[in-house]
Order: sequence, then C-alpha cells, then structure tokens
Amino acid sequence: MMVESATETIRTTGSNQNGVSSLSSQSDGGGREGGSNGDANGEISPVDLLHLQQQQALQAARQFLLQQATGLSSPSSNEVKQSPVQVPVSMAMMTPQMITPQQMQQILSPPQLQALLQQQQALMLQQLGSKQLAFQQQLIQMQQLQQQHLLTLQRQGLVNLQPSQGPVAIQSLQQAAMCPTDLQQLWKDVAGVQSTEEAMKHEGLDLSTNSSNSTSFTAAKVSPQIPPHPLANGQHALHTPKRDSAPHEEHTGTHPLYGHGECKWPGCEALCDDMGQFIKHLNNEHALDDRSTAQCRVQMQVVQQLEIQLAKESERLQAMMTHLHMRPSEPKPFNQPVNGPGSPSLRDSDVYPEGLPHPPTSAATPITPLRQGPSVISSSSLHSVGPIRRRNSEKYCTPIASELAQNCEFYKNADVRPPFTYASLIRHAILEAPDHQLTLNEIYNWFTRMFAYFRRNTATWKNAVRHNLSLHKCFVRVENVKGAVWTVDEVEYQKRRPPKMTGSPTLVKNMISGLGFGSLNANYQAALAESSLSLLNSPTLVSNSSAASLNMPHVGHDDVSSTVEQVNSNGSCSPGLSPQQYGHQIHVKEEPAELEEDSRPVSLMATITPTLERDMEEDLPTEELE
DNA sequence: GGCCTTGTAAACAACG
DNA sequence: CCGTTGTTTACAAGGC
Repeated sequence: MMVESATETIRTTGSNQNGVSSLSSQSDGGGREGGSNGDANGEISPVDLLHLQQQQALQAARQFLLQQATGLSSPSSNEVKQSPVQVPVSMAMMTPQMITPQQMQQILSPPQLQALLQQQQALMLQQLGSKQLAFQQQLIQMQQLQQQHLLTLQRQGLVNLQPSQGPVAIQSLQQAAMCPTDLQQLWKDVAGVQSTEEAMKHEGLDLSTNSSNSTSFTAAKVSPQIPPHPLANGQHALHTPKRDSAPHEEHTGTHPLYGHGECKWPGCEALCDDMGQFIKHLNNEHALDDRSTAQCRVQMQVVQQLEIQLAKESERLQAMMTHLHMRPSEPKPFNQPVNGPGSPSLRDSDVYPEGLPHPPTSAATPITPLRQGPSVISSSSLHSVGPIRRRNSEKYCTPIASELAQNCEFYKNADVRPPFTYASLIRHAILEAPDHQLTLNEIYNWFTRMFAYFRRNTATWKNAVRHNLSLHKCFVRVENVKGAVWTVDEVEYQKRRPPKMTGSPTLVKNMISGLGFGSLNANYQAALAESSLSLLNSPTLVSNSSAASLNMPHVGHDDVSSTVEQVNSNGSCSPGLSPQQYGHQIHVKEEPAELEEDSRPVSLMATITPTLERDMEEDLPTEELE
C-alpha cells in the first residue's frame, strides 16, 4: 500500500524523536533541547540528502516567488512594513516561506513538505480571490519546482518517493500520521529552531501582519493584544489534539492554553504560577510573530492530519470488521470526514462507538474501554465518563512501555485516562526508576508528571494507588534508611498474568466467535484500539509491522512493560531486582490456582497488532538508557 | 449466578 | 491536630 512509502519517509521524523519519546526523558517542562535533529551519527542518509536538496529547492522557489510576489498586494494589504520584502500574510501563513527552508526541513519531512505545499495551494485556491490567480500560479510554480526537484532526485535514486506521488503527496502525508510525540517534537523543533534562529530573522519575510482574509489565520490571531477568550476560540479552531474538551480545565484557569501551572502552547510548557503570569508569558513569548504563526500553522496541519488519520483508521476498522464478518453497522461515520465543518474535530468519541458494531445482543456491552484507549483520537470527552471499572489495557493489550514511550507527551498533556490499571502503572513507575524503587510520593509524582489525567482528583487516585500497593503482593514495601520505598516483585507480578499462548488459533477462534454476534468482546475492542493506536502513533512501525512481529513467542502478554524487565535481564542493571529474578519472571508459573484465573486471551494482541512487538523492541532500549 | 479483577470509597492506625 | 502513609474492608461494575 501507499502507506508503506509514506510511513517510510515519515519515519525520519519519528526517529528524530527517539530521544524524546523515551520515557526517561521527562524533562518536565524544563529545558527542551530543541532542534537536536537526531542525526547524531554523522552519516548522511538519502533522506538527509533529500532534505538538503529540498532546502535548496525551496529556497530557489522562494526567491523566485519573492521576486514576483513583491509586486502583488495582499488582499487585505495588511503588511507590516518591517521587512524589506513584504509578503501577503495569507501567503506567509500558508506557505513554507514563513519559516526558513532550514526550519521547514527540520520540522517537516520531505513528503510533508510537499504535501504542505499542495495543501497550502489548495487553501489558497479557496481563500484567495480571483485577484490572486497570478499569485496562485506562482505558488504552483513553486510547488512544481519542488516536485521537479524531487523527481530529479528520485531519478537519481536519492529519493524513494514515487514519481506519481506529487498529486497524492497529501495522501501520503495523511497516511503517515504523526503520533503525539511526533507532534510534540514538531513543536519543539519549531520552537527550538525559531529561538535559535531568531536573530537570523526571516530572511526578509515578515509575517507579523494580520490578515482578515485568511480563515485559517484566525488561529494565528493568538496575539498578545487579544484577551483570553478569542484565544480560546483560536485554540478550538485549531482542534488541538491534546487539548480536548475544556470543561475540566476550569480549576486550572480559564485559558485553554494554560493549565496545571504551565503554558500549554505547543512545545512550550513554561511554568506560570498564575493566570496573570501566564498572560504575561503568552504576550511575551507567543506574540504574533513568525514563530507563533509557524506553530499555528503546524498545529493546523497536525489537526488536519489527525482528522484524516482518524478517517483512515476508521475505514480500516470498517474493513477489518467487514472482513471478520461483523456487521458493519453504519458505515456512515467511517466514510465521512470525521470533522464536520465547525464541529470540534476530534469527535471520535462519537465516531468510534458508532464505528464499532453497536452491541446488538447486549446493550450493556461497554464500548468505553475502547474510547478510553490510548489513542489520540479518543482524547475527547473521556474524563467525564465517570468511574472506569475496566482498563482496556491490562488484560488485552497495550504495552505500557511502548504505549507510554510513544504517547508520553500525549498523556502528559491530554486529560485522558491512561488505559492501564493502577497496578500496571505503579509497576511501570517503579521499574522506570533508576533503582527500581520509589517512595509513595515519588509514585504520586510520576503519575502526575506522566499523566495530565492524574492531576485531578488526587484524593481518589492516590487512594487507589495506595490501595493497589497494599493489595497486590507484587508490590513490596522496603524499609529504607530514609523511609520506605516500594519495589516490584516481578515474580509475583507475573504470577498474576502469566504469559499465555501467542496468537494461538484458539484465540483467533475466540475472537471470531466473539465477533460472530456482533457483541464485541473487550479483547477485540482493545485489539482494535490498540491496532489503531499503534498505527496511528507509530507510523514508523507500520511499514515493518507485517514483516516483523510474530517472532516473539512469549510476549503474548498484556502488559508488555514486562518486556522491559526482559531487556533488563539481558542488559541487567536493576538494583531493585536481581537479573535472575527478571530472568525468571516471564515464565515463572507457580500457584496454578492463580494461573488458572488467567484465561485472558492477551495474546490476541500479538495476533492483531504485531506492531507492538517491534514497538517494544524499539523502545525498550531507550528505557534502559535512562 | 458465582467468581475474579479492578476501581472507588472509606475507616482506621501509625507516624512525623 | 494534621497530613501522610499504609492497611483493610466494602461495594460496584464488568468479564469470564
């Protein structure tokens, strides 16, 4: 499929953030090393080459455009006369010119760049009046120029883009969705690049004009002089994926860009004690300048991509269900763009439940687990669903390690309940600690640090944490010099969830039989969610998923964070637990009684989302590195 | 329907 | 006394 190529290229973006996505790198709001583009290993890949070439192409194109654009007046002629060269703001907003090619290159992968150009062109077509025809043509020329360049490159074997990809570049881009961490990284890159290149100024481009003719520019109206409310609108217009429904933000303030004491401007996370300080910060740091507009624009792209991705994944789900002889229910929600005009984009909470076969046999069949899935698309309207009795994790799916690694930023910012049990989370927190031990308070902190969700209702979940610590034998309290710390007894933990058969036919049978009557069992739901998530979040893996996979027999495990220990056992550096312990844990099977209980078809995931396996392999090392 | 897991709530004790 | 930590019990919801 086309996904292959697209994701292949997008991977470059993904790889850049490996450092970021690693759980260890929770530089909580602290200094972000923006712009470290990951090409630490000084070799120049074809992709790098492409970037370079693209950069040149862009520059050339821009030069060309600028020369002629200067003659044009913007529709609203609102240019600010700061820079020698004035560019219609719509253009500034809509084209890569608003940031330097270097910046573009840094924040967007080649196909993204290309797609951007095309999308911008499309937008231009919509938004510019007929007067702008000439301008459009120039834009097209620019794009063509770039495409030609790409073509040339490809013919030279430097690029693996399909020649025909020009027209469908957007599609490629769509297919290669960015995961939350991607997005976050994107922001950081933009921010980082901007900050470092601030002095360079925008090569004669001044974007700090306002434009009333560009609808999308409303987003960019996040400007100092505008009070919070319009800002809120702006933010909603952007459909920020990680900032979903705001109702729960009241306690943190009334500003959608402000929450939990920090600035929620993408990639910012600056700490602000109060709203006043935040506003000040907003005005100072996020004024209407090229950086902000760039970020807004990227955010638009982000939202767009997420929406598109959602649609695609929905389609995929539809196809899967159809294939599995499920009643497709109403295909409607899948085929139509998720975000109706004007509707908050991330309406997935509507889409998914709808997309899933409505439980015909039992109205009680819960769909919430899926909705609470880690998927980005399920970020909205989740917090108010009330007590969650079941995580969809634990049993049937999501590897905490990989899930968290990939969606670290997402969970940090989105008020979405992580689809893991407390026990899993606690364990993960502890194992993530340098010496595999944490005090209660440190566990608390980990929760709040890692999950925006756990910044609310502290009494409740803290109680739950304590409850879990006490309840589960796998959590061992160790008296310490400075108090007590909690550790994980892996053996005990694994007892609770012994590895079962992986991708066994039984499972499949179960699944299918479960599907037979349309009542989705939780496993399947989770599988879908998981599958969707992994695809959504790690385009990197998509291309490999089919090939990789299935060669990790024993990991039909629900909570794949267990793999962390596996790795640890190899690499071994776990003061908390001996390597032996770790070595044993996986296959330890004692207390048959307990094992019995565990007829969880966890391995389903291995069948459905082989991606995860690779996933784990990938992010484990990063964990180890911390 | 019973059992199990999980989440939530709450009571309670120990401790600083 | 108060807050934190830790244990325990009870109950509800959901899955098997």
